[in-house]
Amino acid sequence: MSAAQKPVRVRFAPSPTGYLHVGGARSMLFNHLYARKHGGTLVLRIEDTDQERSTKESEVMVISDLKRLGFKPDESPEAGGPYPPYRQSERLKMYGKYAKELLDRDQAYYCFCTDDSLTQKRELAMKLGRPPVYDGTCAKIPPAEARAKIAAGGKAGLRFRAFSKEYILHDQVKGDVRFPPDVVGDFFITRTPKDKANEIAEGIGMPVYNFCCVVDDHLMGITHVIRGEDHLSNNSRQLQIYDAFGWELPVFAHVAVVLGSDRQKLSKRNGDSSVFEYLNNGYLPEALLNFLALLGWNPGADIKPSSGHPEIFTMDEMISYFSMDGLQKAPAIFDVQKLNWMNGQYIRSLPLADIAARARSFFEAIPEWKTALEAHSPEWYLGVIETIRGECTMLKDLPIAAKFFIEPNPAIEDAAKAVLIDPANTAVFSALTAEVSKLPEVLTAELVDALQKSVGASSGAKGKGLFMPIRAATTGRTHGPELKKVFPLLGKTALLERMSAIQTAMKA
RNA sequence: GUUCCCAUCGUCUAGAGGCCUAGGACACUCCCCUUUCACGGGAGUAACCCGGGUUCGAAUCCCGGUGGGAACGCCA
Repeated sequence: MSAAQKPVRVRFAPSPTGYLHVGGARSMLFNHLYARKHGGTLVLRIEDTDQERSTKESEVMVISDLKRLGFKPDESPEAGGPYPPYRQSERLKMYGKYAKELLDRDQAYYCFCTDDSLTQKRELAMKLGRPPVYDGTCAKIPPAEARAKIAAGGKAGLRFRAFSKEYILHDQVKGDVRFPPDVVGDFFITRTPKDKANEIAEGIGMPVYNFCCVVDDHLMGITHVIRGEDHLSNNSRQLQIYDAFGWELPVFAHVAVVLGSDRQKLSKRNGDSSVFEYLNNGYLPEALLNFLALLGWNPGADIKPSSGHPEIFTMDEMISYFSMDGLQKAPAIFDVQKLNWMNGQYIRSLPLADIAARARSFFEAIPEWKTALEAHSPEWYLGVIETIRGECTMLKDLPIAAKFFIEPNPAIEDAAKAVLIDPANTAVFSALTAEVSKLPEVLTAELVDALQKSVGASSGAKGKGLFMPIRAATTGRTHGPELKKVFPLLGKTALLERMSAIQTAMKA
């Protein structure tokens, strides 16, 4: 039975060397979609063999970000599973065993070259227009001699003796990719151990990505490897390791990478690409994932999402639509504008109570607001969110738009100032002050309508000439939600408070 | 530099030789809705990288060029 016919097992294998970035989230998403679509298993494996760069904090953060996005891997360091451990730093013995096997078969050999000499040789080769492959200096050292050096306390990394043959990768996205022979050369599979504590087996140092990745994917029974295109060239090395062990190949799918607006690989440099950052700014996981899915994947023409919009769909819909056929070959540029639009769509369409609950922490980030909100009823808070959600694209925008309802001293916009100092409006202002004082404390949309009518009647103003001055005098703005929605949320006292604050500010 | 990958509106994409006068989405412009703004509805501007083939016919197939991306690390 080939890998393609076995029950699906896919994995996402981040290295904990920083936050989870959107490219990683997208890889996780594609794996998740494929697993769920086929009733398969989603594995999370932490690739932390680089002890210099991997940190526990990063691992915690990456796992937390994945969780916040809503991913629930079936097997992971936390959840466990039938192929533990799920952290490469805890699997060193296994790598040691296979590395030793390659060494014993002379498929791998000790390389005593220094880092500096290697770098020099590589740079020289590039300068001369030659492919920067290892020159094989240590490949010629007789194994017995090498072992004697190691036994005498010498330190060396292990290099894989590359096969001189062409490899063809049958990639689900890219099609058949040919790797000509001898372009990679002998590559390291384990590092030079600094000391005894650094050895995973007698005289063998910490393993390197291309090696443990293959060992793990094999041992963990991974059937489909869905990952970024940046791993495509590496695949020639990995193919050789599969070959050396005679292991069955999983199905590969190399998805095109995500690029920043500068057409460069999305990184910390070009914009906030961290999932953490996006989430903290109030992008919704649903929107982020929906957007990321469409970046390099097309669901096909025959879909009819429940949203009614051709590009907005639920996770369940995404799963049912997903197919590797729709995966794109060319890199895609991350377009924040579209993300913003999509996030706005979700803010408007998700249940009000849900959005309100998720927005709460953004309000409470301001200490005075936390107490202010506690003074109001839950219904009131819901009402505020309802009237303002339409104009917001991120959760972060909600408190900004709600500021007027919470703080008694509204900021006065320049356009509103012009309305407020216009002598033509004085009749409206005095009528407004008189009429508002007659109002009961609890306001309704009907009362606000009546208020506007009577202000119109006694001032003689109508249309925009009536409406704008009222808005400016009460909110300090020339735009915003309907006043008949705004006033009831404020109540008479708060309304008067704002009116007098605006008056005082204008006199000053 | 070397190897690999890729190429349709500004951006994400549909398109598997005639269904293409190239479709959709975001953005942009205009109109409608609205006594404001936003939301919503409608319309519009906008693309097959270039050059050769193959073919009755090419966005689609082939070759070359150009452009972009990735990898080339004792990182992953």
